[in-house]
Order: sequence, then C-alpha cells, then structure tokens
Amino acid sequence: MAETNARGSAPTIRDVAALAGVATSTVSRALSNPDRVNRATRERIEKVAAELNYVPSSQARGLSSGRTNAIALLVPDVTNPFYFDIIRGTQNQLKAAGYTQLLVDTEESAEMEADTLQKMQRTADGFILAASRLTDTQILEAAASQAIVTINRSSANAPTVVIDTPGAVVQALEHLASLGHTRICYVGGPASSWSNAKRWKTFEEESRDRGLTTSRVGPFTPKTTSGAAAADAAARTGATACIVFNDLLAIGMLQRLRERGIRVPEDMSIVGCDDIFGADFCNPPLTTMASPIEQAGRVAVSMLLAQLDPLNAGSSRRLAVMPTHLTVRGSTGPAPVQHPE
Amino acid sequence: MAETNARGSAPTIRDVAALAGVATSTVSRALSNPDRVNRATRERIEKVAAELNYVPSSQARGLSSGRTNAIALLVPDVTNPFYFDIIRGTQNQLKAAGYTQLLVDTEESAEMEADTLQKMQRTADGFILAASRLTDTQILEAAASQAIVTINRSSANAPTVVIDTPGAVVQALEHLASLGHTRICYVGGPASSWSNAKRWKTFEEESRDRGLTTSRVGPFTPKTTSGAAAADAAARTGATACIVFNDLLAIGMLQRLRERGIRVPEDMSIVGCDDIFGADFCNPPLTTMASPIEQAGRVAVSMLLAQLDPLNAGSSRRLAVMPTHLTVRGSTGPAPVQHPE
DNA sequence: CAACTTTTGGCAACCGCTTGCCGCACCCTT
DNA sequence: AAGGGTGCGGCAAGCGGTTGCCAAAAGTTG
Repeated sequence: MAETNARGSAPTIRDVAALAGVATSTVSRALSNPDRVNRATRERIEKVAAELNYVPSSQARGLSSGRTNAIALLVPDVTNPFYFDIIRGTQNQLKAAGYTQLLVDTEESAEMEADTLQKMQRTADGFILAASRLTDTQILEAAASQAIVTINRSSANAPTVVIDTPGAVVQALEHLASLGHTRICYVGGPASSWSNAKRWKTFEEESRDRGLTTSRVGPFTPKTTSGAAAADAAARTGATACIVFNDLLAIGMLQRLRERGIRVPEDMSIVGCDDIFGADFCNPPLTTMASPIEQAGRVAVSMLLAQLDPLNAGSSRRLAVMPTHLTVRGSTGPAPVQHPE
Repeated sequence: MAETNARGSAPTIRDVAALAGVATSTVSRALSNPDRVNRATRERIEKVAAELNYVPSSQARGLSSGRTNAIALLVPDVTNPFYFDIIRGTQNQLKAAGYTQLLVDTEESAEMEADTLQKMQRTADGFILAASRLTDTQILEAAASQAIVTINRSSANAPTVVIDTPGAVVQALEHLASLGHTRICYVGGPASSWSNAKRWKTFEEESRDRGLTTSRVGPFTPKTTSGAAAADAAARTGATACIVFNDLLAIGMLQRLRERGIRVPEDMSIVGCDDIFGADFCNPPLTTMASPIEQAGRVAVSMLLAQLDPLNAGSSRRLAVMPTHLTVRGSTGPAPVQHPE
C-alpha cells in the first residue's frame, strides 16, 4: 500500500499534484469542486489520489475554510440512558450530514459547560447543549459567538427543542385521577434542571385545578441509587401515587419499595418520565411519560445545521416541541381502598 | 466581551501580539512553552489574551504539529448499552488527558469500519476499535499507518484489551452444574463477533470436560427484540439452563419466557453476559458474567496514549485482560426435577 | 573590563489546503 | 479575420499557528 510519500509521511496534495503533473490548486479543485476542472484531468487526479491513498487533512482544510465539520454535543452525564438516546439521535443525523460528533460530558456542572463552550469554540462548528445547566445570560453570550441549539432548556436566546413533558404530566395526572388517586407526590430531580422546574409547575397547577392533594419531595440526583431515599421520602408523604422526575429515579424507587414491602401498584403507583431503556422490563414495568428522545436529538441536529447554512440563516426554526404520550404499564393501578385508622 | 478583532472575526495570535507589542512567535511561546519567555512578558501576553478572549485554534495548531488531540472511538452500535459503558470509560479517561473523543457508529459493518478508519486517519491521532468486525489483515493494515487499540477483538496486530469472558463462562458452568443442571444451551450472538466465537469455544470444551450435554442456538442479533426467537429456540432444545451471548439478548429472553409461562429460574435458568445497565432490575434480576466494561474503555485509552507517546513507544503493553466474575442474581436456580414422561 | 554564556524576542519558513485572480487556448460570432 | 466568450489550469497569498535560527541584551567570570 502506497501510504507514504518520499518524505515518509502521509501523502499531501502536493504529492498528488506532482505525480499527476498539475498544480496543487488543480488537485484541490478536482477533489472538492469537480466541475471546475476538465473531466480528463479530474479523472487522472482521482486515479493518482487513489493510488497514493491520499486523504485530505481535515485540519488543513478547516484552516482555510474556517469550518471544522464537527459539532459538539454537551451532555450533563454520559452515564444517563436518557442522554444515550440523544447521543444516538445526533450521531445518526450528523453522520448522514457528513459531520463528526464530538461528545463531551459536562458532569452536571455549569462551569464545565461554559468552559467547554469556550475552549472548543474553534474546534466545532456548532454546539448542541442537552439539558444545559447554564443561565440564560450565559446561553445568550455563547449564542452570540457560535451556533447553538439547546435540548430541553428553553431560552429565547437560542433555538431549542423541548420535549413536551408538561403535556405528559397532564396525561399522567388524569390517568392517576381516573384510577382514584387523590394524594399525589412529585418526586423532584436536580434543582438546576429546567425540565424539573417545568414539570413541577405543571404538576402543581394541574393538580390544583383537579382538586388533588399534592406533595413534593426532593431534589434527588437522577440516578437509580437515589431511588431509595426518594422512595422513603415519598412513602412518608402518605401519597398513593408518585410522578417521578425521570425513569432512572423511578426504577430505583421500585426496588426500594419492594424491599420495604410496599407493593407497586397495589399500595403505591409510580409514573416515570422519558421511557428510557429498561423502563419496559423492570419490575413491575414502568408506566412512564414517553419522550421521543432520539428524535429530539435528530431535530436538534437539523436545526443546528440549518443555522450553519448561510442560505437560510435566520429563517430556520427557533423552537421544536416534541410530543409525548403516556405509556401505561404495570407500575400504576387503582388507588388502595382507604382503611379508616 | 471582546470576542472579535478589528476584522470582525475571532481574535488570532496576531491580534494578541499586536496588542501586547510583541511578535506572534513570542505569543505562541508564551502560551505553549512558558519557560521560553520572560516572566513579565508572558504575564502581559496572558493578560491581553484573556482580555481578547483569545482561544488558540486547534486546527491551526494541529497543522504544524501534525497532531489533532482527538481520538476516535468506533463502536458497532451506539444503541447497545454495552458500548455505552465503553464510551463512558473512554470519555472520562480521554478528557482527563486533554483529548477530544470522536464517536463513530459503524453499524456492525466491517466496511463502514474500514472506511472510517481510512477517512479519519488525519482527523484523529488514534483509534479505539470496540468489538471490531475487521479481519486480521485489515487490522494489520490499519495498525501499520495509525495508532490503534482494539477492545474485545484480540489480534496480534494491535494492542488489545480483552474481557476475560471465557473465564466467566467457566464460572457460569460451574454455577449451573452445582445447581444440578446437566443440559445447557449456548445462545449465540453475531457470527462475526470474535467474543462470541471465544465464548462458544470455551463453553463447548468446558462442558465436555464436565460431562454436560450441550446445545447451541443462534446466531441472534444482540438486541432485546431478538430475545423472543432466542427463547423459543432455546426452549426447544430441552435444556434447563442457558448461557446467553449477552445481557441484552438474555433480557429479551426473560420477557418471552414469562409470556410463554416458562418460569425463570424454576423451569429454566438464564445466565447473561456483561452486566449491563438493567441487568440488576429486570425481572427476575439477571445472573450474569460481569465485565468491567467501563474500565476496559479506560485501559484502552491508556494503552493508546502510551502508544502515542514517543517516549515509551513500543515499550507499552500489548495486551490487557480484564478479569470478570459471575454475579448471581435471581435468574438462576436449581435444575427442575426430572418428571419421567 | 573583555570574553563568554545565557536569556529573550524577532524573523521567516513552513504545515496542507483553498481560492481570487490572471492568462492561455480554443471556439463562436459577425 | 478580428473581437469576444468560455473553459481550464497555474500563481501566489493566505488561514493561524509553530519552530529553527539568529542576534541583541543581560548576566557571568577571571
């Protein structure tokens, strides 16, 4: 395999040019602007390039063009299955568009997020912030100097794709109410989470409208390991049903409740959120507000790419709302009969 | 925020130099080789750079140095939780070392894998191939021109980290034998998977040594959705226990078996492999050969970085074997009593 | 104080590729 | 046959850094 030139390093455009007997500019054009050169010349160049196993350097190309053809995805926690689905969605869509995905874990830290945004501004053409922990101001600043799309973090300052969990919360409440539950507890996620605030707000308002008694516990870290504490706290409130910030936490609660002999759904109904991997096969299977997470990732990429495209800059969508629906499984059931003490 | 220079674009080293009253070379040195310049000068430059919000272009830097400070991780399927754990491991370790992770999904295709390796050779400083589908020859070729580490794909041609699932298979067999099982079925994964071949080989040999009756079904795509077919096939063999290629498949089987009224573990014991997210909370919880997957990712990064380091090139480890152990949960139990027909 | 060493900063040549501009052929018109 | 296009390829100036080499300045030494 002819993978190195006379100097022993990877072949460059110059090597191709020399061997094909043309100028480097011609090679460049033949490869990236085929119509600009004569067909015969182009074919000769392509042949030589193939022989030499020539691969253009994206770095060098980026230097002149100013683009990197990479976009960065910032997630608070690569560990969380919710983000897996986003990663999957963006990955697919980006690859289809010829972009490289740079994956960064910001470890739930706003500082790290801001830092990455700053450090990578020249490394990526754009950023997708999943569940950003940044303040509105920070997002504004960031959006001023680079292309940004946020997921589940609405802000007037950058295009956003949000998953309509508030809508799902309403469905969940109706579901629970129809099962006879009147005392419902909201099990909260991270304090800095925008979605968490949204869900709580909707929960509270809609519960009030329906004359339901609410309580709230949390905040909890959205991991299964926090489920025990969450379950204990929720059980104390006397509620017969819980709407939980996300599936991870809900699954953790399921385990703890079983250990404590609190039966789900006989004694306590649980509704999760996101419908992550595992929600369908945990025990009991989890009733959850299903989000088209992967699709959200896809849409985010489309919006970002549209933003990057000089042709329709500005004209692109600023907001996409992904519909959700309640997926009812085994973790919800009729409210227990009240025993007078 | 002073984020643009007079020309309206991002500040460059020249802008800094001009404002600090020095040559660009001095700025460059002050920033990347601090001892080379006078302290006072350096501090002045740093101050100006901070004011200007100057961020060096990794592209430009890479052009001269020939390094990109990025490494690519190729996985067959981002969807698979097994790879999530790898992604997590590499991500952490790479970030710690100041590298960027490029994530690529090769869609279980050897061709796509080879293609990516080729196209990205100038984009990444090195590659980590998780469960590579490439042939030995292809790996050899690739390793000749770039730094490569494979995970779960042993090959003399590149440093490798393998997870010792054969060792775990032995443990699993002993576990099942001690529970009285004599007829055991191996539920196979993808035909092109190296680990699958390894596991089957060990399974067969060790079973023979122990006088166990074996059977084999498959290959199956390692997804929960293939679990139904796998469960049906395994049930037909008359085996009372299955060792399954991986947890994904095993979890799928669990669901199907329940639907069919085949109780786990009373009628059939199931052992999975990998201990992925979900293995502990499925129903019943899965006995599985636990792999330190995330750690495997970490180690792979270390090995790759060692390879990249000119100081100890060649002296670095070529093989790391990650120990595994059997995690016994609810999906395995005593063999059913034989009913004479 | 002269000779010598060390420190420090500048010059300029790249790294690999893109692209505006120029000019040579060649083909059409009228 | 002369003027005007058009197609095609080359020249050379960048893109934003890095780095070998050099020289001036500063510090050492006997």
